[in-house]
Amino acid sequence: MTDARSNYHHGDLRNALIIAAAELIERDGTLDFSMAEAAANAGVSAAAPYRHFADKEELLKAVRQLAILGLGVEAAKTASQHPAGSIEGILEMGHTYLSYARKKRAFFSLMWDDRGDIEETRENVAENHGGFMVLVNLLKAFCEANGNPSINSLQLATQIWSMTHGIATLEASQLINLFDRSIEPEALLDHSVRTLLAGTVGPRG
Amino acid sequence: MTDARSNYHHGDLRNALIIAAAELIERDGTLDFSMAEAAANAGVSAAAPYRHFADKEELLKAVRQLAILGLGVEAAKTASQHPAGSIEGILEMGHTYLSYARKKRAFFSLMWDDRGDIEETRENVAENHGGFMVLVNLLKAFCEANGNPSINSLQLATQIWSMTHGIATLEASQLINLFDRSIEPEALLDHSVRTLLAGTVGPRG
DNA sequence: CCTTAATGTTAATCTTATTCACATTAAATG
DNA sequence: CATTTAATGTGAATAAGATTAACATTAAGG
Repeated sequence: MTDARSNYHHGDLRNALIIAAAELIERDGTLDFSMAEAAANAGVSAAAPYRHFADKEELLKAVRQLAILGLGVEAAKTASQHPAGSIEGILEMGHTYLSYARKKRAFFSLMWDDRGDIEETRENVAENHGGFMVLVNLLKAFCEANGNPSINSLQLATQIWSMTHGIATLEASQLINLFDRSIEPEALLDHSVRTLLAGTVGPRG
Repeated sequence: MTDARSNYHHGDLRNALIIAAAELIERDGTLDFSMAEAAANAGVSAAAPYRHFADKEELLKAVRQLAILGLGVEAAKTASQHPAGSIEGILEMGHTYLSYARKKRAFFSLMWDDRGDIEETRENVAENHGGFMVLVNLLKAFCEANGNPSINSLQLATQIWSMTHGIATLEASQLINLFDRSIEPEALLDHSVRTLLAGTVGPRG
């Protein structure tokens, strides 16, 4: 761990801080970690972070990036485990999303937190939200496999994402089964997605 | 405004603080108001709030309650403007939701913010989330009107709520039309809801 | 009246973010 | 290689804001 460099200059403080922040967020399940503690965990003084991030929000933004990427990776992994054109792959994407929201509670909420301005360029968008594109491709394949290749898969993906995201966030707020304790997120989502696909792409669902 | 009471005792500080906090939240579009400013706006010292709320989170909880009630009221108003059993009423409920999310940005996010523990009792739930029950009733009427009264309208309502909530929150995060700029939240929601109803309740949609 | 609980007040405390002036080092340059 | 310079750290303020403590005022009831 202690590399050849002197101790005064960290060498990769920016990333060390991102990781430290991520760990604190995971540990406490909150975004209220202190800059000082993150700095300490990265082995530097409390003022050091400001050489790399204008303020706490910027550090959070970097962690957010990480979280979004992380979800994208899981999504890609899930997609790769199912045959193209199958509905199972699509449904599993949703399960992966719900699972991520549960396992990385604080990360998940950070992702959608007041993203302030945010000027995402075209390229930026694609590489950041790779998970979305993975879904789009699954849907394209599904539509083609069902003889309906002309469907707007971006719109379809957005609809499915909304359903999934809605369930994930309502579950996080402990509201998904507020009135009906028997409701199970995954089953509910599957049902919604199947119905949407059946009604949009064709009777096969 | 200056009532008969002496000036030392406010008379209704608790509510005054809730309102002051709500105003600051609306004004700044953020939950980061200071207790001191809320207190000042209510005409008392910075320490006074602690006679009524254990901490800032408790004050926020009270404002959250207000916001949820507010949405419920709008939902009820919308529902009352449409004939029972019509799909229009159901669709309009969604529009009301999206509109509220836009007009009361900070309130809306506060509503789902880390609600911590939250121990909602049966009664509590019903009176708090009245908007949900309004939707359930609209759906019941719709199912009956379409000759399908045995459908689980709690589940159906949860599905529609999820779709709506998902779109509202993704829009708030500026993600709803990240890839396809032409997507319009209301239209997207209408389409999802219509498809779900058609596929669940019957061909009429 | 007199007591007491409730509700306010002012003056600390404490925690954190953030900035400032100075120190140290890596890198580039002659 | 010696020197200059920009980058990156440090410790010591500064400031904002939440929360608490000790004391003041008042409403209400016996």
